[in-house]
Amino acid sequence: MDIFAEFRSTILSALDKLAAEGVLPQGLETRGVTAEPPRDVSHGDIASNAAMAVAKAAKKNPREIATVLAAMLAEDPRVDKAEVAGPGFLNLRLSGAFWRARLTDALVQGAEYGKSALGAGRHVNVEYVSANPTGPLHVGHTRGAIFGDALASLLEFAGYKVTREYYINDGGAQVDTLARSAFQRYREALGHAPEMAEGLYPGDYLIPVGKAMAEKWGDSLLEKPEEDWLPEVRGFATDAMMDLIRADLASVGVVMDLFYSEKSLYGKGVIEDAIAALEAKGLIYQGVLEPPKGKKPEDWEPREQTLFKSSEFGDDVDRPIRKSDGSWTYFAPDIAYHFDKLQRADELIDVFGADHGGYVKRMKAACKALSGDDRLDIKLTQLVKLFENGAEFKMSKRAGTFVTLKDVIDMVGPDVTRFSMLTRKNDAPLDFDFAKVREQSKDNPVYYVQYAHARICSAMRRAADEAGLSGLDDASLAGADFSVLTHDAAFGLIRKIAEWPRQVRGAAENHEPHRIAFYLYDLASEFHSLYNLGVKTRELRFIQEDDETATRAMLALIRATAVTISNGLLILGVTPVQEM
RNA sequence: GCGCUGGUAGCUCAGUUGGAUAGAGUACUUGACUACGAAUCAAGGGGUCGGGGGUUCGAAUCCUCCCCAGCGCGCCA
Repeated sequence: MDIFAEFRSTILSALDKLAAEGVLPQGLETRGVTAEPPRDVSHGDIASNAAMAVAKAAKKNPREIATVLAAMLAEDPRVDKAEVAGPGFLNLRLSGAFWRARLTDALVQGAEYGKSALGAGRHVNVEYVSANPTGPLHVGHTRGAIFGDALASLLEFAGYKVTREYYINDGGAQVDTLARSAFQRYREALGHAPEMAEGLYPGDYLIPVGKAMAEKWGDSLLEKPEEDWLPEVRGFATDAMMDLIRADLASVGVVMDLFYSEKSLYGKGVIEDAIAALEAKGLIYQGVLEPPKGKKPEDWEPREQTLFKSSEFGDDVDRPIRKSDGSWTYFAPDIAYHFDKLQRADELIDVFGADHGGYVKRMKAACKALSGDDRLDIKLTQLVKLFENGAEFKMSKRAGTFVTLKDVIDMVGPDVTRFSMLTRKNDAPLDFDFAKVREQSKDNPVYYVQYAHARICSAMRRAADEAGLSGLDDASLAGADFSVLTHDAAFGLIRKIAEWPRQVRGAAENHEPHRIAFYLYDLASEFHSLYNLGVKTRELRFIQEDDETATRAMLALIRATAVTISNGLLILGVTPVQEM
């Protein structure tokens, strides 16, 4: 249970009661009322701004309202003390028994602990990676893949039904380029020198594709004109690239539910239907665009084309749907794709790289025009800068020497990569230093969190093996006598554990998985701190030879910690290791 | 020229949706393992929250104008 949400509703009903009694006016706006853990522990366990939030509308002194609220809340059996502080804060101190009972929540609910009804079974579609199928994934894609995947898991944990989706851009000119590049590797496999013309993809990863083509077709394609082999080679090479990409994704633990092909939209009237839906709303017209500013196009000519009134929905200018020769622009199939997704999900999330930032407004505009609401959220992941011992790692796509996802995973492994990339907001740039991230120590928060989990597992093993205790499963420990847990350090940890459901909710609502990573770090910190106090303070040891009651209470506390760490790490896709 | 995203301690970054004295890590200084894993802990100094103005009980957070950085802005995808 989310104790903060619970106390917020307790406070809200107290306000209602005051309104019913005529102390406060009816129908007060209470949306701004909060119940939060205060920054400073001396302010108690829960702080609320309720009195200040309603004071103005009620035309009363906030401290006066807070005093009345405090008197009401003081009657609540869960509350030890209710005070008014500062300009009108309501500070609650909860009873020790109430706090200790939170351990039961974690132990009984186990892997379910922290799940919420936020999603209420609503269907959310998370589209991420969606890299062009023209080569292996590089570091930039890695961040998007990990972010999107963690976000999807987070939303699942928060009660949504989630579809993880990848949009394959296999309908444009870049897959022709891929086919031509693969064809050169095919010639190479047959003993001819490849001719990598300007603009082709020179990377080595197409060499095996060329070989496979030679096995499949022999030399039969060599003398044919391009238009004869292009369609088949395009399909073959695209499939090969998607196999490569799937393998790359699997190596960081990313598994998609659905790969959606752009090509599949063509020729079936899907695009036409989507555009017709916009046309029915009067949002499609023939017109001429202004020339772009800033960059000076030399061959700019004003031409009439089919435009979508995206500027009516917050975009800067209207966007072309058809080229002047009548064919679709790239925007048209994207509209159709989102039109399709709108029918499949209650909420949509697109995860784009920062280089697609200019695309956000028009895509949101299209969705809003089609659905009439704002159910598309677009998250941009900023660039990843690679370092090795402080020196910048340069990658050049032109030379075909970019750092791939596989390179990164081979060097540092999936757990470290995932956690490191998730300890940053998606919209802040990320510095990724191989030397630092490989270091198995303090500089590396993932080990810090995993170490806490491993330490707990170790203590549990010792309790069973050396102390010879039995009945150490979570269900049995949930029935332990917690009343011996009175020390501040133990309470610090309990409070942190009790915060977990609230953290999940906040992270899920805002689509910010990084909050989970930071929370886990804090939780691990509370745990390590308690552990070290045990070195000097006997009653804080997890295993106390002469006192089974105290031992079982302490074990319950650290098991509740482990359950929470494990739940959090699994959302992030990081292994909760038992030993390290 | 316009748009998007950032600017918080020497460095890397959080900041609970407008709350109380702005926090971690790192680095630096010092201390803690003859019983629970030192990949750990404890203590210390370090700030014009890019700058100015505004909104209000209250601003790192909201509005506005500047400055700096990254990314983007064609019928390319």
